[in-house]
Amino acid sequence: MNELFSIGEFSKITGLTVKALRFYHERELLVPARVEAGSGYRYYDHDNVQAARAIVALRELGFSVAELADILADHQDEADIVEFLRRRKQQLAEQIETDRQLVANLDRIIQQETEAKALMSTPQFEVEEKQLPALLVAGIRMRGRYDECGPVFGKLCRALGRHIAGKCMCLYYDGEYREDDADFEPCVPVKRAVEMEGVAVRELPAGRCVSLVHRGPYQQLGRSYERLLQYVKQRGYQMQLPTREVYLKGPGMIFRGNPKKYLTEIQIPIEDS
Amino acid sequence: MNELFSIGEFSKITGLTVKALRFYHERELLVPARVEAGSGYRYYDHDNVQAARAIVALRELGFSVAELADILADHQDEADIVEFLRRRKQQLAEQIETDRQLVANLDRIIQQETEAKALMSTPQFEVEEKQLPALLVAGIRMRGRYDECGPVFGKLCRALGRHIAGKCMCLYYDGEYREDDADFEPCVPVKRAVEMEGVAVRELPAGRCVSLVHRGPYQQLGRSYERLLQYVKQRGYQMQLPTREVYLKGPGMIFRGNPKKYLTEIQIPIEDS
DNA sequence: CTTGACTCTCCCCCAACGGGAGGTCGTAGA
DNA sequence: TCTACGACCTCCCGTTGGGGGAGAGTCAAG
Repeated sequence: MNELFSIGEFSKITGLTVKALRFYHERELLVPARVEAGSGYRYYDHDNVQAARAIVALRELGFSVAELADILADHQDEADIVEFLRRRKQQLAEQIETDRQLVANLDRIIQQETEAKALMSTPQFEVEEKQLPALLVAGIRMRGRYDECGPVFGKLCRALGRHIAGKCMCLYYDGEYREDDADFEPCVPVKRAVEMEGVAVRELPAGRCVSLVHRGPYQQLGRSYERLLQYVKQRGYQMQLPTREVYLKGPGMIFRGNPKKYLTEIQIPIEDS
Repeated sequence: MNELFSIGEFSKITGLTVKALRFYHERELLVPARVEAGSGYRYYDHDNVQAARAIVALRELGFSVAELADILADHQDEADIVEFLRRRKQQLAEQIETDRQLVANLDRIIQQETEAKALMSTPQFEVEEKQLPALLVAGIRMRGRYDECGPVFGKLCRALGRHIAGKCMCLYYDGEYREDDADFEPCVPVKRAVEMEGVAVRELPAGRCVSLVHRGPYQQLGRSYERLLQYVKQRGYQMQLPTREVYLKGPGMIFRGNPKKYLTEIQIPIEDS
């Protein structure tokens, strides 16, 4: 009835390591029933076994040792610790939410790179005509130099988070190239309308366009625009604004990457005929 | 073009603390462009800014500093690190899964205690007749002493995990009290059939029963059985096997609790008439 | 009495920094 | 000119929950 266990035996009974037991003793979380004066040997009894069971259970639920001390100090029934359990559940729920966000971000990057990889093997891109579906986007319209849109994408992505439903793109409202006072709108496709100050959500209309994928740094986009505009002119199409650039592969979330490998799809809407 | 930033300026630019920057330097993760020989002052350049952006992004994704060293050592494009990203995603998915399990466990305990608390305010329990719905349970039938069922519930709960759909219960196949060689089956309601060796899943039939909630330690269950059986006899009902005990509140997942507060519902099935 | 298994205390180690002590340097104000 | 202040440096200790190991003492069996 009154038998005592050495620390090794107790370790096997409870599944806790000897090191952990000594640690819990030091923290006064699980104090052996008897400590021999001369040798310092620890001896544990059946009450210790019960306490150890509680400790194991609570640790598996993710409570810290400090919290355990709080909890075990003056509670011996689960009814008394419901508040602790609720708080812990709340913590876990938050943890899960942030982890899910991270997974979503990782997924976006992985998918982006996978698609870009598939495109990279294309030897040379040609002008295409295609039908664009309607697209819900969140954007920030601005005036300035084209290269000012970089940080704006950062802001958009961070602000929209899990609502993002496609690749970053930019709308251009000038019919021509402008150095300093361009009128454009960095934006990103979203699943649903999102309220956010400074960010406008609306639907880009469906319609036909001519499209060309440009490979290389943004400074050389002019050449691809030239090819596209020539094509539009030859066919007698009527170009419409805003034109779009879709950044299939550009400076990423993580690295700036190699500009020679950037892929940008230029889309010039044309009148349906 | 070639401007350098002191560690304080660089800290503001990148959002990393001065302490963190010194730490990354020590780990050779982010080495300043120049370190003044005399004073040891660190000076950072634009390449350092790019590298810091990558570090911030990867740290936000939850990579450890050691992993960062690996990743940054020989990759400068997101396409190169897709494998790392995939592994990280896998880790996160596992983390989310275990956290969800914990939340489910917490939920079970909280709900259990909430229901028990409501019952605890009942002054005195009376014999009731009621209709039991059919119930899918997973159980382990065994022979031995009644108190051997305790650890079996532990096993069941751990094995079944998130499939559990109700409170622990025990079926008794003997028509009478047995000391040593009882035939009984600890079991637990489940949502769906689960394959597991040693565990049998089946449906308990619906039917009428007489029921009494017993308050107090299990040693005193006999008194409540007596009341119930007397009731059955008085009404001339025909008792059927197995009888059931539902552990509304007993030794919990965490604490053994106070046996005087245990609540156990005894259910004795009777023939439909 | 010896041997081997156990146990003790004490110290260092992990990650990713944060806090603070104590020293150096340059500048600005009294 | 003196002093205060701000920015920077290195070095050391703290955090969590123990793990690993050294060196010494203890227990039980042969």
